[in-house]
This record gives sequence, C-alpha cells and structure tokens, in this order.
Amino acid sequence: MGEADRPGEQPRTLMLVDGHGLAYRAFHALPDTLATSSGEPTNAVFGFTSMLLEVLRALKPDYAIVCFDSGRTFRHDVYAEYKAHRPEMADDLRHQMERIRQILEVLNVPIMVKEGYEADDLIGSLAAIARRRGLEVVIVTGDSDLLQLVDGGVRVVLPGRQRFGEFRVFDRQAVIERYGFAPERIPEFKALVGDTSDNIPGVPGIGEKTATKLIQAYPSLEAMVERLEEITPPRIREALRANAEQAFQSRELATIVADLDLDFDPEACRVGSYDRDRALALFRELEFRSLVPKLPEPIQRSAPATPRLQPSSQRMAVLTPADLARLLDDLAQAKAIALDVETTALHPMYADLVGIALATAPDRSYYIPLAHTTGDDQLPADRVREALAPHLRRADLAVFAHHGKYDALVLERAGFPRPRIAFDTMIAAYLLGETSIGLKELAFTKLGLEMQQIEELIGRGRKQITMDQTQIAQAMDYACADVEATYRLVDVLRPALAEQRQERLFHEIELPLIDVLIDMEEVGIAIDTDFLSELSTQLDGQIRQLEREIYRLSGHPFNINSTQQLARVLFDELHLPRGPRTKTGYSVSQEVLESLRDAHPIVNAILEYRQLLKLKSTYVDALPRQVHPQTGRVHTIFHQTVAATGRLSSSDPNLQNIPARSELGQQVRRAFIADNRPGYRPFDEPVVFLSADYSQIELRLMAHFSGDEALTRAFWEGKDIHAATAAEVFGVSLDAVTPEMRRIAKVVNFGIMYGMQAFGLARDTGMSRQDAQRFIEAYFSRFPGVSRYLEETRRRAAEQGYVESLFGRRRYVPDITSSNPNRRLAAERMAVNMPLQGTAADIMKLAMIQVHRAIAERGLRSRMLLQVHDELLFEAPESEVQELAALAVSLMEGVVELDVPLVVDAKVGQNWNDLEPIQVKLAR
DNA sequence: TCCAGCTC
DNA sequence: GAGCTGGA
Repeated sequence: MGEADRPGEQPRTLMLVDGHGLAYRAFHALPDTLATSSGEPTNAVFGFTSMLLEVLRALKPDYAIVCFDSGRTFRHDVYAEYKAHRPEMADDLRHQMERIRQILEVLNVPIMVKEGYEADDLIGSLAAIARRRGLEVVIVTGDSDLLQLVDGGVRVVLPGRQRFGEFRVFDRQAVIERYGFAPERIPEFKALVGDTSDNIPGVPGIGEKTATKLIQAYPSLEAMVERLEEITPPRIREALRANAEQAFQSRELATIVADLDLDFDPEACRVGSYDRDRALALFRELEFRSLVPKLPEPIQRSAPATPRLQPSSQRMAVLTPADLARLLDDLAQAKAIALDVETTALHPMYADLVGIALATAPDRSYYIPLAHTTGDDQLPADRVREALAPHLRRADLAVFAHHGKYDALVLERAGFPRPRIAFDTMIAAYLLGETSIGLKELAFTKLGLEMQQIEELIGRGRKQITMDQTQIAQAMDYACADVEATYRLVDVLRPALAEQRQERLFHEIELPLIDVLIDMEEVGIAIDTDFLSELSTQLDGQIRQLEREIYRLSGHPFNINSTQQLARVLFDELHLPRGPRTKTGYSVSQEVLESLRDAHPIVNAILEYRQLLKLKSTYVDALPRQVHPQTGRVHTIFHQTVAATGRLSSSDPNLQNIPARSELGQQVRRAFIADNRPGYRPFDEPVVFLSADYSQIELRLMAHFSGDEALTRAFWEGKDIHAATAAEVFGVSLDAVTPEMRRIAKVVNFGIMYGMQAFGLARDTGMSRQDAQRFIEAYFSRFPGVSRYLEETRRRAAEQGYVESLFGRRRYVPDITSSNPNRRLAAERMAVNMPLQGTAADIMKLAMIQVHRAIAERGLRSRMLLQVHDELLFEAPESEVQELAALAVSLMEGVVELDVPLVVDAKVGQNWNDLEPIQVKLAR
C-alpha cells in the first residue's frame, strides 16, 4: 500500500539530503584546520555528518536519501557556460567526498545519483513524488537555491550562519520573510540578479533590491516583459528590454526540475537500522569523538553494540569498614593502581576532595565517597586516610593517573601522603603527539570505549552542580569507569612511548617534573596587595582623564574598548586613513594606531588609555583577587601538556606574562615580593628573591644545532651576541656597531629562530622589503651554517612529518606538505622553531628537577616559586642565598654539554623587578 | 568568538 | 614561534 495519510496518524517524513551542496558548504564554512591527527582534512566530512545527525535527531524523519550530482547535466546543453566558472573541486574536498560516502554507508542511508542530473533535480522530483504519496518532506542542503522547493509539505533546512552545526528550518512563511516573496519565485529572482557561482548571467544593472521590487510588483517575468512600458526608472526598463531573452533562459537554468520519473521505495530508506559498531569504528578513524553521542539509537538492537561501561568489571562503593577492609586486602596484593580524585573545583588549590576512585586491575575498581552531601553513609575521612596512607607511601606500588599532578596535590591538601605518579596517561599522550589527550577521548580512540561525559553527571550551564551534590552510586560509576580506562590506557601508551623512543623523556623529565610543579603550585608567591590597590587608584584617575580627553577630541562619548566603535570614530568620523582589515572591520590594533600617531592627537591618548586599562584590568586589579584565602599567596597552575613545543604554560593566574618592559609594567612586577610580610614570613629570618635565567638559550641552541662557526665562536668569546651579529652583517668592527645596527640585528636574531621572512623583518624594523631581503641574505652568507640548518630542518620535517628536540620530544607538522602556501610556510616556521624552543624547554625542565632535588638533599629551605621559560624564581632565606645561587647556576649551566657554553645569570632582590646581580662563588 | 595585548 | 586573559 501507499504511504497516504492514515487516519489518526501523523504523516511520515522523508529527509532528502543534498550531498554535494551540504559538503561544499561545510568545506568552506569550517576551518581547514579540522583534520585528523595524521593530517587528513575532515572539515567537510565533519560538517556534513554533524548536520546530518543533528537533523536526524531533531526532526526524526522516518526515511532518508542522500542525492549526489552526476557528471554532465542537461543544463550544459541549454547553456554551455553553465558552471563553467566553478573551479575544479579542490583535492581536499574530493577526498572527503569518499569519506562522506563511507559515512553514509555505515549509517545505512541510501545514495541516489542519476546520470545527467544534479542532486537538485533528484531532490525536486523525489519531493514531488513523496508529496503525492502523502509524505512530509525535509530537504537538507547548504545551497539556498533549494529554498524554491519549499511548499506546504516541504521544508528546507540550511546550516546556521553563526555555527555550522546549528540549523535553520524554512517553511513557506520563513522564505517569504527572508526574500519578500514566495519560494516558487526564487528562480525569477535569480534570473534577474544572476548568480556568479552558477554562472547565470542575469540582467545587468539589476541588483537584489530592484529584483525584489519587480517580483513583488508583477506576478511573473512574462508580465514584466509585457508591461515593460510602465517599469521605471528607464534604466531598468531598458536593461530588461535588452536582456529579456537572457532572463527567460536564466530562469530556466535556475529552476529545479521536479518531474523526473524515479524509482522510490520508502521502506528501503528507513532510518534507524545501521551497524553501530562499524559507525563507531569509522568515527574513531576520523576522530569524530564529539559526534558519537549524536548517533541515533539503532532500532534493531536492544543494547548499544559497544558497551558504555565495561560490564565484566567489578565495582564497589566503599561505604563500610568491611568494604574498606576488602579494598585493603586487594591493595595489599596490588603492584599498580590507577587513581582519580573527584572534587569541587578545577583549581587544585581551591578544590575540595569529594571522593577517591582506585582501580587495582583494569576490571576491578573502588569508589570511596568522602564528602557527598547526598549520603550520610560515608566513612570518616580520617579512617580512610589512615587506611590508604601506608599504601600511598609504598615504593613498590605504581600509581597510574590521568593528570596526576592534580590528583596528587588535592590528596596532599586533604591530608593524604602525596602519591608519586609512576605513569601519567595525559603526559604520555601529550608526548606521543595525540591531538586529543583528554581521558574520554583517549578511551575512545585507543580502547574504543564510550565514556560517560562529566556533564551527564553534573549537568551544564546554570544548572550545573558540583561533584559533592551527586548521588554516590552515580559518582561511583563515573569515577570507576575513569580509573579502569586509565589503567587500561597504560598498557596501550607504554609501548607507544617505547616505539617512539620517548621513555627517557617521559621517565626522566616529565614524570619527575610533576613533583617539582606540585611544590611550586602549592607554595605560591606573595604579592603586595596594598601597593597594587594604591596603583589601581592612581591608574583610575589617569584613565578617567584620558577618557575625558578622548571624548573631547572625538566630540562625543563612546566605548573606547569596543574595537567597532573605535573604528567608527577614527575612520568614519575623523577620517583617518584606514589600515588592514580584520574579519569584522578595520583593525585598530596598536600597530595601526602607532602609524597614525601624527595624524590626530586622539591617537596618542587612545594608545595610552589602552595601555593603562590593559595593565590595570589584567594585572593590577586581577592579581589581588587571586590571593588564596588560606595561604595569603597567589597559586598559579603550571600546565605540562599544553604547549606544542614542550614548554610549560601558566594560568589562573598566568604568571608567565607579568609585564617587564614598560615603566608601568615594572610597577606591576614590583608587586611580587619576597614574603617578609608580618605574619607571613615563612622562616625565622628574612627571605629574598633569587632569579636565575639562561642567557640567550635559544640562540645558543641554534649555534649548537647548526654548528655555524661564526655564531659558535661569538658565544665562546662571550660577546654581546646581537652586537656581534650586527658587526658581521654590516661588515664593521664590533666597536663601530651603532645602537640602531644592534637593534636591527637583534630583531633578525629573533626572526631567524621564528623562521621569519623578509616581510616580517621589514615590519618589525621599519626597513623596506628590499632592504630586509638583502639583510637576510647578508645574514645567511655570514652565517652559512644557520642557513644550512634551517634548510635541513625543513627538509627533514617534510620527510618524516615531524621535528624533534634534543631529548626526543616531537612535534608533528602535517601541513609541511600542504599545497596551500600559507599553511605550508606556517608549518615550516613551526618546524624550525620547535627544536630550539623545545630543547630549551627540555633543558629547563631537567634543571628544575636537579635544582629541586639538590635543595632537598642539602636540607635547604629555599623554594622554587616560578618558571618563566628561561628563568627560575626562588624565595630563599638570606643566609642561604649564596649557596642556592651557586647551586642553581652550576646545575642549570651543567644540564647538558653543548658545542657552546650555557650561561646563567643570577640576581637577588626584594621584589621581582628590582634585582641586582649576585656574584656566584662556584663550589669546588 | 574575536580582537587586542602581555610575556618569553 | 609559543602561550593566557580581559572585554565586547
């Protein structure tokens, strides 16, 4: 029987997907950075799949077909130029079309292609057939041309303008609201306006506004031509008269055929029956983790093919002394456990312990609730601490964790012994170059497990609760699944590290560093809040004054912080010359403003206003808010797995970008003080800051790696490297180097390490492009080793797909072979920079471990507070500072032996700004 | 989310 | 080249 409406039943819905249209739109709407970790581009596949699943979920169609274009279409016979302008499908997209076919195959969505026709025509015809059989139709496309098919029972879905994943549904009313006329008149609209992408000529001189008016005023194109005489203005009338034939032809081109005779068996297109396992495997291959939850429930299976949880695992909530005894028995036998803490906050210094999860085997786990507000049957924390402490201290018990630095610090703050992390799955994944290193992502990509998302437990947005408010049984399932996955991941990641020969990097640098970082995060640093609040008041006055000045000069008040409003004032009202554009308008960046300094007095005021406000909001006002209520100090988080080069990063607050250059910046730096505040002083004697920083470490590494003779010699001779560079390149003696020559040489030295081209050098020095180019050439002829090294690094990167630091840290640069020159050049810059920045990071990390260990071994009370890439900041009792300085300098300089000396400068002072060099008496 | 601006 | 944060 047919699909005609049956009494009392909702009409069924057919979803028709415009395969090319949607893929094409996704390809251009989504960034081409969307790719798998191996570099396969997936933006079109991802956008297509995301939209498909979203519509399936939201509109729940009963049937679905995806239509694709075939080769040559009848339109070529009508108009030879049709689509002649369209560029050949980009290779990146062509490849992705095959992936889309695979997606559709595993989702069991049928594909329709018909020789000589485009997807539009199939869709139009299928829609008509489906309507005749009483089905509702939903057309999913990226091409707004299809809006002409909208009718009573036909709706069109287009991707959202802002987010591709979201979609807009157009019914008849929505089309009328958007265009001002009915859907069926869209072909006439296109016939008048033309469409360059389809190479439809249209009527020259008629734009969207005029076309809309004409369509609203006349019932058809024929009527317009018949009643030509009444059309005004004459320009339009004549344009129409001269191009009437072309307009009719254009309309034909723009009209979607809806009368093909197609076989259509709805039952063959039923939504829902598909092989979930195969779909998951393909999603895994494409790294579409975020799309997994959007997969429809298969109707032919009662349970998902891949278990969400491991059904064979034994889990228990540890609630009674008997439970605890059982856990301890198990622990006593264990050689390794996976550990995870559940808490109330992301910042380890502000997180309260809510529960502890432990796995003693991949399929055996425990959850010990400690502070759930939902149950009163939890064991007392003291009892749990006493029970676990001996095990956490056991040298023969390996503790696995995912982001163990966090767990260890939280446990320590809760009174437990700090566990030593024997394997950290997050760090391992980071070293391996995995693109997603979250536990849930790794469980999916490495183990094929679909893990419960934290949001499923605690919700999201305004209704989000904290972990302590969850039910114990639910928290147990969540936390136990995490530790079991962690346990299993170790077995996958360990051999992978061996395979990449990164065991030493992992075991001798990254893992030992965890302990150092925990100490630094826990100790924190003191700031002078009184000083900052005074500074804030003072800045406030200056800012208000500048604000008044700016309003006066512009003639009216406006929001100076809004880049859009500011651009309007500068370029529209004051008519200052516009510079480069951003996506949303004209740039009002510092760089642009600097160039306009002389054009109008308001520019200077704005620059100064910006600087003051930036420093005030980012540092002066923000830092005091970050003082910990219990410790009275500021505790940053050091991230070990964020930077692509192996550097650390810092956040909450970021203490690695405290101002240093400007006068005001130095004021901010002065607020970081050695903690001699009454009531806070950590020891019974005054403390001071010791700062130890590597001098020119990356340039030294450049000398080492490149073996360049001139550069190496300059370092051995202890020369001012920028002056020495200037002398070489300008061909003068060292004494004859002017400050300007040195400045340029300095920019070049930095630029070379960043893979800078002549353009960047010209921009940063104020030279002309030609001069910059000549300068770079002169540099390379003076330092041929550097030139060879850069070339060799790029070549190797292209050959193996990654670059390495001295200690085997890797960075993958898949774009190094991209056909897009911008992306390829960017990849080349990353490739030449990483070995320098990455090796510097390795060296610093090793030094931190050694200095930290030496401090402990010598029983010193000095504490390492901060690492800022090439600088270590310590707080030391005055009586220790000499010893500490000698220790830090000698260990830092001696971390590795290179072909150039490593040099460390040490300085001492009461605050982070006013530091004086300290003469280091090297022991022995 | 983007832009701007602070660091090494 | 590498980061993080504030503001719209």
